[in-house]
Amino acid sequence: MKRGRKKTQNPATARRILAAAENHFAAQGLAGARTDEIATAARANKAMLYYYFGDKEHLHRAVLENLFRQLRTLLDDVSLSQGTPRENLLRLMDRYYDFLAGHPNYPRLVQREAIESSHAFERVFREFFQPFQEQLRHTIESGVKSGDFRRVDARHAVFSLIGMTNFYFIAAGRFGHLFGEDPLAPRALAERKRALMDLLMHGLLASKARSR
Amino acid sequence: MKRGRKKTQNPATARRILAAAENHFAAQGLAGARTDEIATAARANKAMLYYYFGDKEHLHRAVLENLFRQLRTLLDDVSLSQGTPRENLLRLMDRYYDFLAGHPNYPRLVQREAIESSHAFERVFREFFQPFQEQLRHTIESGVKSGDFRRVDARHAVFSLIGMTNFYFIAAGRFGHLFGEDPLAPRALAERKRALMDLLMHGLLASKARSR
DNA sequence: TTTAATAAACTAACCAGTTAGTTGAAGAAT
DNA sequence: ATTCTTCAACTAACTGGTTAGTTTATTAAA
Repeated sequence: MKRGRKKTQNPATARRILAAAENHFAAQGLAGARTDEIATAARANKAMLYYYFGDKEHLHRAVLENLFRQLRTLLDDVSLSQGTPRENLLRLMDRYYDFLAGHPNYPRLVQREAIESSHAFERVFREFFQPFQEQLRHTIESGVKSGDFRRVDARHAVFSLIGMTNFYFIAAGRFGHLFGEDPLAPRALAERKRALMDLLMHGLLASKARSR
Repeated sequence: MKRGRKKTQNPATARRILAAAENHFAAQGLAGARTDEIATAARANKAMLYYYFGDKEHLHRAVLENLFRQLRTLLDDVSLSQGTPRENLLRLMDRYYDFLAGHPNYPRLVQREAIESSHAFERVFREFFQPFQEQLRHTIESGVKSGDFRRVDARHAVFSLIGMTNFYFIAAGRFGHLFGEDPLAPRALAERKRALMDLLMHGLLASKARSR
């Protein structure tokens, strides 16, 4: 039995609770998830949930912030100061897609918040989501300026590409059978990424650049 | 025999409840919505909700079926037996987009169900969503065969285009400010449609057809 | 002693669903 | 025509199960 003081700032129990909460909030939402079930799934006592996270809402926020922080770390070291817009956009999208593939709960949680548009997460969104959205927009804008991309409205393009990327992971549970295999299996994920990038790049690239 | 008052076939109260429920379920989800609030918003007694719809879950189902039925009616009379794949796809997407613009609750409700992937709505999805998805797939497949479209995987293309179309309406509440005006105002809606079709068609059309 | 944890019982609020009763209009009987 | 009957539509108040959050008692390690 591993009990007693660990002197850790992030004890195993808290991490187990966070992981279980992520699954339950992604599947059922803040209102639909049951604290008892989260505790059971985390093999922890329900009281521990309140000990570490205060209340249900704070636990939910912690789940989102934890995922946002990971995504931010991945995207922050994508340098956009060199490389062509095309390369930079591909690099950003590649990182983002791989993050979604590794954290399929993320788009479910974020899309839920977007649908709800509750005020509770405005700060979190501003802090984490907007930077990404702006990275994408600036990359596309510079591509339009350089002539690599067609004259598209970068804001709309950003919404389109995030929407099409997220949707596969959101719908995976329900429409997986249409693809004849587990849509989160490596083969299927690679195929999806290829199809996504293909559509996106043909949609964006200017004619002269397209044939490369 | 038949005495007393005749049963009204679509009482105003039931319609008010359905409309209020649509808003509340879209905003808060099945678990998050409160029957008391729905009743109040519908200016009806809570018992009427149970009188007309049985229970919360049946009300929720009625909301979804009501929207699905409307969408189906719109899409069923889109003839795909004539016209080019390009024209047919544009026609389908045009109808779908206009439906979303007129019923912004629809993508919120459907995306919620997709995220949850609960078994409760499998039948409804099979009956209503799959036909649409197949209309799109067949149109794209015939476009690939005829050489109008590039050699894309039609299944993936369908997911991409539904995802990018829905996302704008889902995110409208939260990210509207990025577009500088109400994202559901006519001008903004028209601009979004244009941007969407532009990206989609450039992503799909074969080079020779693109310049038209 | 303090910290991390478990287990189980508790409570207060919340909220889906019920109930018992009312209203009013459309027939039917007188 | 007037009175009686029936029933859909409606209401206010209630009930009871559920669930977020707490407490108490206990164990074990640092």
